[in-house]
Amino acid sequence: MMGVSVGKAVEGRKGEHAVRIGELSRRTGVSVPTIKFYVREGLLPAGELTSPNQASYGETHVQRLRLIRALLDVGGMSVAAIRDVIVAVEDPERSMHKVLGVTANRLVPRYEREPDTVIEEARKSVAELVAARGWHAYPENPAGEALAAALAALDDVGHGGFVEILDAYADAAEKVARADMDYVAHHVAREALVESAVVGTVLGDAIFAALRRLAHVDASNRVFGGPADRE
Amino acid sequence: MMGVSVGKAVEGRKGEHAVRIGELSRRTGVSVPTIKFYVREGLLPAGELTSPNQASYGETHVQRLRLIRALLDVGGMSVAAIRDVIVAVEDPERSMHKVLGVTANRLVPRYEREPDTVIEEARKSVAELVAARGWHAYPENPAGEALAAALAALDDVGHGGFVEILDAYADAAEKVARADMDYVAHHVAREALVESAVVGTVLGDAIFAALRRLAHVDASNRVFGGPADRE
DNA sequence: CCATCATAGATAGTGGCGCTATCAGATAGC
DNA sequence: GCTATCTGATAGCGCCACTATCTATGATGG
Repeated sequence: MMGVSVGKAVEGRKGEHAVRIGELSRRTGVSVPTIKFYVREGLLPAGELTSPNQASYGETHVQRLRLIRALLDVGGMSVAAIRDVIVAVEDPERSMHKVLGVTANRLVPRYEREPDTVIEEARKSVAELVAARGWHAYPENPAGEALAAALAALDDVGHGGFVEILDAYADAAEKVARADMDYVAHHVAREALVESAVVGTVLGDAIFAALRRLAHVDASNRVFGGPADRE
Repeated sequence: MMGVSVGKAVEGRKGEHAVRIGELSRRTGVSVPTIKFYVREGLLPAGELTSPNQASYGETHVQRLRLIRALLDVGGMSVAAIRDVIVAVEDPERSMHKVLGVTANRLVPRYEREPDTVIEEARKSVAELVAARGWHAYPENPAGEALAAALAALDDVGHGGFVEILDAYADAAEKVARADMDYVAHHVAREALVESAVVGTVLGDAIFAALRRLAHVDASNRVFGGPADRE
């Protein structure tokens, strides 16, 4: 028998299923070496050592691994970006908008482009849009820069006229943002707020993109009359 | 002197500024080795040979390079995905929805997840949504699968309740899709239709994501009252 | 008590991707 | 003729997300 192991004691507290790394791997579908890799990279806290070569992992590890995989696979974030965001989320000094600032900074790809008239025009469009909407946001924040870069890229490719429908996009974005706030207000506990914001920001992009594709298929069918595409 | 070179003759036709690779590089900001790399990879047609070791590049090459950079940098597509899409676009048998099918297939990351109840539930939600909206789209197309995967990921992370606001997202997506069709109808020539659809699909995602972040900053300020984040 | 298995922690290696460097031989343009 | 540039080919690089291997230790079951 050998009596109750130290691991058991750990398992006891607050109903956590404390397990060893192999079981953690089985539960999450993440390989053992990969889990160790995440620990090394600072994405996942180390297991609680119960002896020099045994550690036990709890429910928080399972959740964290799911979070990591969601941000990696669905959100398309890099390991480095996820680390930065997680560090920010865990910072006790975290304020909502500080963490979201980090998230935005790490989520938005940084495009470098030597300043030219195209990007200047795009920035102006963004500033005008933000002003017209009365958005309390500085247009020169990373999202605004990303928007300007995307508009500039569209212009480069010969679709400068796109700005004309930007308002429709902004309407939709406002609507979604309101729904997001609504969801957060009703479903999210204060402590989980920041993490939810991160998850929602990242996965929300993926969800909207997918919905937009579905709506395109429908709209395209209506306009062009072809059968929906099965592949 | 030596008279008009062959290159000049090529330059003459239809007002194209036929140039050599160095100039093409200068105009697009893409390095010469990278241009050669794109040619090797099938993203860019080779220049027109004017002698065994001289080729001239025209306006189409400039445009194509801008397209490639836009899809790569802003759209976040891989070189392989861009190649597949370009091949599809150039296929004379291209039909609108076939090319968009390829685009969707290459744009949407493929998540593998062993079938479980979570993903099954998510698929059901997607099917219900599509049905409720009367969308003429098969829910099991890649976009629908991507949506289900994202919803399942949300569920994994403890946000299964998100489905409740999915309708708001769908409303917004419909709105955007309508605006897209409108833009295409008014601004895009028939020959450019397919390429525009690709560009719009990819860059539209980036634009909407950026707008959503801006709207979040605003909504978050209104709800949480903090100052906008400057970083 | 012993055989077997799992583990921690460390270091090195792998495969894919988007380029980048280098070279030989040929041509452009003065 | 002279130098800068070009084509086409091959090899290499740097980053990234893992993955493999190893040692020393402890867990576990009979």
